[in-house]
Amino acid sequence: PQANIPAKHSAGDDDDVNWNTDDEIDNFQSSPRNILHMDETVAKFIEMGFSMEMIGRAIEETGGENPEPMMILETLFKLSTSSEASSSKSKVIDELIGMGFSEELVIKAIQEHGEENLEEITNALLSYANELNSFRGDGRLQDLIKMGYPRKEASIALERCDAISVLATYSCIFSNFSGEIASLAEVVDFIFAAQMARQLDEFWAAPDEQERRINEPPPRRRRLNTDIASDDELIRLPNPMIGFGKWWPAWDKRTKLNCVLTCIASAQLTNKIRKRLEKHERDPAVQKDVVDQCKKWNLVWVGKNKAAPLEPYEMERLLGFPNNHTRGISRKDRYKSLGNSFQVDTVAYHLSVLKPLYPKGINVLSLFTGIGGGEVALHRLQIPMKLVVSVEISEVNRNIFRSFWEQTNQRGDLIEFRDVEELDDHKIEGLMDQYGGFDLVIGGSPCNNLAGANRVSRTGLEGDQSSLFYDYCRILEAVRSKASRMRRRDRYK
DNA sequence: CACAAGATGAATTCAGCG
DNA sequence: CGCTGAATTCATCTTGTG
Repeated sequence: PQANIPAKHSAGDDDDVNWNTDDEIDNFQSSPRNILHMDETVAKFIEMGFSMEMIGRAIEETGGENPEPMMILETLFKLSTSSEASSSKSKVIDELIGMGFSEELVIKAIQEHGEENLEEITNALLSYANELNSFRGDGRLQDLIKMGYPRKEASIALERCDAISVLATYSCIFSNFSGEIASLAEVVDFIFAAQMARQLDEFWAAPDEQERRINEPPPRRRRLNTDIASDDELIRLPNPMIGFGKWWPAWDKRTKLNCVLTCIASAQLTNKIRKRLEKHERDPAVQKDVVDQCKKWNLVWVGKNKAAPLEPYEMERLLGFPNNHTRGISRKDRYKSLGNSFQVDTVAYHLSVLKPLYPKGINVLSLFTGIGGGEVALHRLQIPMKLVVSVEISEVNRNIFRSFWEQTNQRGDLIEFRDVEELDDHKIEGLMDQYGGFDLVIGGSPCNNLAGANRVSRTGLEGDQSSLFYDYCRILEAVRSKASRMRRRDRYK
């Protein structure tokens, strides 16, 4: 075993995280089962029409490590009737007016679509905006400014939308490849999304900031235009994306990219395509052939007749990693590691439920860590990682993850294992005794023998690598069983 | 040795349709 | 339901090159 076990966190540090054992046990009692339970509760509240922001505040104000749903609901009602918090509906209307739609237009939209259907009202407003103006070409910036957007915000949005706006989900990238100038509706959408992100960001801000926000009048909104390029920015815009030039052939009708794979097309293919297009650009057969190649290899147009594969840094952005997260290893390895990784934003979305539940941080058991997608997501959510036990067989990936850990000045402990098979029940129980248990077990087991592109050994779950799925199950079961024994022990103590 | 390039299909999914 | 056809796929191995 090459486990690298650093010294345990020293007790004397003057940080705001309390490391004493009682606390760890308290945290642990909010076990994964309770998280699931809480998740459902939150979902129910959202169904009832409360905003995430409001629910977060209610959970916080109700207090206690694991408040009863009814108590939270009571706080929610209290909050929603208080004079400070207007109803979510009028809040949205205010927001729409704040976005620059005239009051007249908003009222018109409400009359036409009824008060209830906020989504349709928003859509209607966007189409009004389109009808009222041609909004194409150079006038768009002025139009946006007239609508009330700060100049900088508007020009960033225009720039981003004219490139390609991309929403990435787990390994699949859906993108808007219109290749034309973005319509005003798209740009407004973009700004709206950025504003939503900003609100979410405020909601997920550090606990002390949240407290300040509740007790004091709301601070001035932070502007989008600061620190755009900084690596760890709190306010994250949708990724500035691929598609650098404006050249996009009309016969390439793609509206999305395929799955990010571990191999990419050769530079030779780009040259071949260029040469073919220079000669036979109008030949439908050639066009079809080229589009097929583009689909197969996820090629994007980066210049006239030039279709090229994604660069490693572009994949990093698509997958939600910090810039140059995989720097320092060969191009080939970067593609391989990135092609096998989580989509960070998606993982962060799911893990965000942990944020209000574990203000003091969590202990993570990370299996098949890879380049650390789960940890990057937790870091982005500003959920402190008191402990990460990481299992990753690839040395290249372990190095990448370790540099992330060091570069982000993590204060928790990192314990590395190489192979899941090393991690037997005895080791798991020892770690859980030492650290008070795990709050999160996360990992994606190998897909090699399941992957469609594997022609050689697609042997299913029983395959050499993919069978490690069963080790995941074994470890999860060991953690659960130990956790329930620890709970019993604590109860009778 | 690293690595770029090229060769290597089939299982699975899904929309559309009767 | 089942059928059909099209689209898609967290990849592996050999060979040539430097």
